[in-house]
Amino acid sequence: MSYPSIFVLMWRIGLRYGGLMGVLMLVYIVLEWSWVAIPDERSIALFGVALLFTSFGVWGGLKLSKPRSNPSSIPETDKRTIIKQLDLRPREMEILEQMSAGLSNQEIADNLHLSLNTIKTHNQNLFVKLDVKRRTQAVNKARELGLIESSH
Amino acid sequence: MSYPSIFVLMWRIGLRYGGLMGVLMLVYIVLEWSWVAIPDERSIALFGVALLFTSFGVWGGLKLSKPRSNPSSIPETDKRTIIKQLDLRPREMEILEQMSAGLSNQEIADNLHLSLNTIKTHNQNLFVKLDVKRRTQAVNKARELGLIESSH
DNA sequence: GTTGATTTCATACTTTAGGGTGACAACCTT
DNA sequence: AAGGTTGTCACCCTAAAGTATGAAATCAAC
Repeated sequence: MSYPSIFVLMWRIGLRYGGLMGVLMLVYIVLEWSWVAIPDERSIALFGVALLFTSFGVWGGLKLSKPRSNPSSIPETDKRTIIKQLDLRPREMEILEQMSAGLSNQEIADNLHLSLNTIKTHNQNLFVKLDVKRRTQAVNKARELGLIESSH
Repeated sequence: MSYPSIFVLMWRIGLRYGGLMGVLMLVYIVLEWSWVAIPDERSIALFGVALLFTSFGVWGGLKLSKPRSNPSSIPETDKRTIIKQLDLRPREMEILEQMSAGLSNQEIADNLHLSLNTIKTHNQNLFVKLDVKRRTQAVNKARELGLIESSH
């Protein structure tokens, strides 16, 4: 009765947790095999299994949660979504990147072959769209939103 | 006697070959099921216990790993080493933190109950010690050196 | 109680950043 | 051709940031 549900479970979870499931099965089989040899002490075996699989689960949980905290990689899909949500233009993104790199307006203007006034105009629009007051806050916001790579 | 070897096996194999292992185990289970027709209640109970405590262990493991994944915790020893290397004073660190938060000089002065000129003086020393020209660059440098927490 | 390091503040000045407005042009769409 | 979008730039002005220099006040330590 419980076997088909395992099929469904595995199909739902996918191959990602297949390792967990596989090792689980392996341990189960070995346990069953060695357990049959000692048929009388049932409660002890159950307790042992519970303890074993709890610790195994903790290990697996820690293992699974580890790669989740990678710091620098920004999903492109999320980035594009936010850019569209905030209505950020390509030019504004260019300027935002250079601003985040610590460049002055004049330096940005020189790099992009634009006027200083043009940079200022884009900055104003950027500050409004990012809902900030200063360029330092704009850089922080851009980092939080994953619009630019965090150097560190 | 076979318990410790399984742990070593698990550790060695890792999750990489887990998918293969899972499929193999599935095949084994199916074979066993179709051969023996109905497994005894003992194995079902055992498997249930194993599954239950594994999931419990995973839950507990994730719960335990949660406070460990605070956003990019900076080792205190490294931080202090860099501070000493750059000869950064406590006051300068305070100002650097607030500067990194996107505050203006006036706001920093108000927060620390200091004069605006005092903040400017500290800024000058900070820029020299960090070898930067602007506050945006100072913030970037501080992030790279791990002197401040990365918001994102 | 003098020394040295740190912190604080001032004055004067230059540079950069930011706010507000208007305008022109290229481009795409209808 | 008319209208909307995007990008560019200018002018004027205020605010903030940054540079340079000097000088007290505080505090720890010798």
